[in-house]
Amino acid sequence: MMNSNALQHTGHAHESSLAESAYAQIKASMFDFELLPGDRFSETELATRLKMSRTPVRDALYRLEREGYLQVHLRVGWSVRPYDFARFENFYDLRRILEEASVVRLCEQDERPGLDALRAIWLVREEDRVTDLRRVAELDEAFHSQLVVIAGNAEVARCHQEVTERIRIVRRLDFTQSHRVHTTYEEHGKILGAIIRRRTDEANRLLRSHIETSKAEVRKITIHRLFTARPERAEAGR
Amino acid sequence: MMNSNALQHTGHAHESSLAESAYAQIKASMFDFELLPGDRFSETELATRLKMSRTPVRDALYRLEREGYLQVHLRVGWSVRPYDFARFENFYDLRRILEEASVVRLCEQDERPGLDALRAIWLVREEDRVTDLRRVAELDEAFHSQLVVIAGNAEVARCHQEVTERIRIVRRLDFTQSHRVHTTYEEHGKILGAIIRRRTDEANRLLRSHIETSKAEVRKITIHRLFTARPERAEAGR
DNA sequence: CCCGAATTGCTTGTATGCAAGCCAGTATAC
DNA sequence: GTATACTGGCTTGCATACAAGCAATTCGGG
Repeated sequence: MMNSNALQHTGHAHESSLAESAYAQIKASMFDFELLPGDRFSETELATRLKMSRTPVRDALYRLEREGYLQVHLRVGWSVRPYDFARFENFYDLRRILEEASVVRLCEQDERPGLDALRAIWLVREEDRVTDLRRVAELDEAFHSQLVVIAGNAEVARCHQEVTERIRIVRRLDFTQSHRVHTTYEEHGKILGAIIRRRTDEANRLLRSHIETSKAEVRKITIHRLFTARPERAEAGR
Repeated sequence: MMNSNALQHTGHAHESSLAESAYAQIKASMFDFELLPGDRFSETELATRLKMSRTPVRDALYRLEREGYLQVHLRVGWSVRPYDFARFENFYDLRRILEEASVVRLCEQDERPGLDALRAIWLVREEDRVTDLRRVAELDEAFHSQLVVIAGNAEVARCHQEVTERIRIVRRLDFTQSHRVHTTYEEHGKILGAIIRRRTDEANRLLRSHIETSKAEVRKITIHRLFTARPERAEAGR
């Protein structure tokens, strides 16, 4: 008898559950701007669309609510939480705090095997750089995540990961312009170099500036993008 | 027909829900050492004990699982996650990172009205100090939380709050010895003074030392306390 | 006596039924 | 024409029924 779900168990029970699938699909809908801030919907409606019962849908919805994406109103319905730019700025600051602390720890450590992988990606000849926008966006996220991970505090890494997920929706917009690719390579390279030479303050100065740039860039683009995305709502949404 | 639940609605839907109640009760069971690390139980079992159906119990369990308190094994059952001291140390470090960043921000700010309330508690004459152990433990937690809150980044505060909740179970053990009360007053007073005088580095040095002390203290006590608590398991556990 | 395989009980994951309450739309009174 | 009271549909929160699978136990063979 074939298992219709090809996902593998990795120790955690949820990996192949319907609830997990619902969570991923709803989140993807938001990231694809099919679900826009302010959109309202019901559990039954979503369950029908996702071809499952209300139970796993509810699990996913509550999870997304606790993560700050959605709102539930008792006996009224669900809605996508409005974008709050002050909140995104807070997330960017939190991310910076965690990454700066990780840089400090990295500069203090003796053995830093994790740095090699990053060096192999970001400190390469200019002709060996990745140019695909989407791929660079992924690498950018991975760079910052890895910095925290190899610093060695799993709880800091988990917290950072949550923040990363949370701002991913606006962060991707930072890589719609190709000049950002070059900038990213330059800045990541410098940060990495400073860490390797254990220049804590220099690395953190560069990191802070790098994140501030992203923050400012995203703020500009997001406002524009949201206003252009809103009209699509009628045809894409529901 | 009387509603057995006298809680009031405060806008959020969950405040008086059975799921919320289940969450609080299960968490309290762990904090009261009725549920010890390694203990196994089933959803039905808990639902019976809490006098509700499996649905709200499941909501609470999943929430606790995502917060790191519990583990679920597919079609096997639930268990309390074992205490992992490395993890607690990671939490303490994360807490320190967030609080240090908050101190930096506080020292940079012009207007800091939030400091007055803290000053009124911690910078008082020695004869006006609170002596009740339990109350001081609460004040201690509030001191650190408030430091982060008044720094102004709500997301940092939320993250800090989660960490605080997470280590509360071992942190309370820090206040079983009365000499810790005096130390706490002294150290909080000094930290607060340095913040008021905008001595960023000094404040952070003191803060770091303060948290490291707690960490070391708790580590010692926790190990001892856990070994003495375990025998109670037979009578308290079921 | 020991070892292996089938089975049965118990577990979680999912589906569905039911109740309380909000809200829009309608009808009615003025 | 306007304002108000009501009603019915739709919503979530909770309870319960069902399905799939793991694990311990028991039974049978050697």
